[in-house]
Amino acid sequence: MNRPNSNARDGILTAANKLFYAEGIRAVSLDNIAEKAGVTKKTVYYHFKSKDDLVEAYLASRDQPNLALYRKWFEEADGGLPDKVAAIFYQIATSARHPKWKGCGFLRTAAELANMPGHPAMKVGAAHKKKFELWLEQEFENLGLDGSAALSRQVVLLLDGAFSTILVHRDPDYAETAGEAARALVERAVNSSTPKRSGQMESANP
Amino acid sequence: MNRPNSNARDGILTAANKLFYAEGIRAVSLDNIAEKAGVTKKTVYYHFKSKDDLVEAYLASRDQPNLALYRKWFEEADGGLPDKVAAIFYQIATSARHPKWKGCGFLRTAAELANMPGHPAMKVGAAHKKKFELWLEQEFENLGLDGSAALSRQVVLLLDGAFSTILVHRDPDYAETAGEAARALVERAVNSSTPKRSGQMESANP
DNA sequence: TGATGTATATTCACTGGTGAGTATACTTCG
DNA sequence: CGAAGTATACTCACCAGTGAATATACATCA
Repeated sequence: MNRPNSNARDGILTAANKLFYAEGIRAVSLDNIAEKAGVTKKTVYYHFKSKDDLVEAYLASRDQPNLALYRKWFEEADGGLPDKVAAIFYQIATSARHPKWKGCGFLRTAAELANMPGHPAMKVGAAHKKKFELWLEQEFENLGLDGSAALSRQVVLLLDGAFSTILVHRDPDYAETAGEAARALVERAVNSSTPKRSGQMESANP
Repeated sequence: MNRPNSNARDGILTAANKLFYAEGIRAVSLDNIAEKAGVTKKTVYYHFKSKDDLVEAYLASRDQPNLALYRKWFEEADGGLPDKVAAIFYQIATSARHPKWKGCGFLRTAAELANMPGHPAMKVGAAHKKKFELWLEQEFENLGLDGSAALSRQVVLLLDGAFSTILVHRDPDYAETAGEAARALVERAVNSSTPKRSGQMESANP
């Protein structure tokens, strides 16, 4: 119970992570978090100036780890670009089969705080999603694809769609369908991009 | 079933609709709803047995109207199948530009109640999304497309992705990107399908 | 060395307010 | 009358945030 050596702030953030993700923002009180962290509420308020502040810190703490995971899945996947993109979706399907999976914390927080567009956590969430989009765009760009930005956005849309749809139906298979859609869109972009080694007689564009 | 078709009940449901959609489920109290409806909380409890019951009624009341809207957008759109599908997305982009737009109520409710998978409102939400998916699948099927089910799911994923992503970035343009992705996927399915014989309304001329 | 000051970190007990839900009584109309 | 519908006024739990006090660590200086 008493852990004099533990860093209280980290403990609070860890507890907040688990509870906010598992139950939702407004469903969790700072009393809940304090209890789970083994501190009093006042200690929570010592380290975070308000609940909103803690919510922001919660999302911020997930930003880099989540992005790193996506990158890892992409980089470690076998095959060409379409396969690597599809791999992200297949990994999400796997994650979603775990009983504690409850969708994307960023998306769920955005949905819950939709009435507070200026909330600091909303900005963190938007920035996170944008980073993912730009990273993917850069990957496409590096391979010389045309329309990298639009393609990246399409993949992002499928990804967020997968998160949402899986949550609604509790059916991770949707991630695989989304992965196949993403694969098709990437393949299409690869095939229609500037010359690679095309055996087709593509006409120059008007 | 009972038919409590009183004025008060409708007023309460209307108020619940506005408030739940605008602010979120847990952010709105029955006191808020009662006040907005111009009745006392006890009257709310006379017509709805609990807050959960009212949340369920809120989503149920949006089921048919929303589906009708999607159908209308689809049916009234010019062009071939890909255009009709894309039209839904363009209409969503337009809706999303209204300042009071706050995403898809079904999705946001699912996100907020993700910790209560058995909640009656969750079932209503899942059923609603499934109806849309099956309607679209049937439209594809009617045109003799192969893989209608998978294609319908892909479009659904893009649609829910658009709702989510627009909400995160407050940028309705994502709906247009999603629409183009959907168009591409539908075109691909049309082109790869076994020759269909049904003369459809798609014009032969670009 | 030891006394004292100061910033960090934490607790207990509390406030003002709101939440879901209820007990009871009043009203209106068939 | 009596049932449907509404109102007043309540309970009890919880919640975000606070006040005052305390404990610990470490520095400064007499």
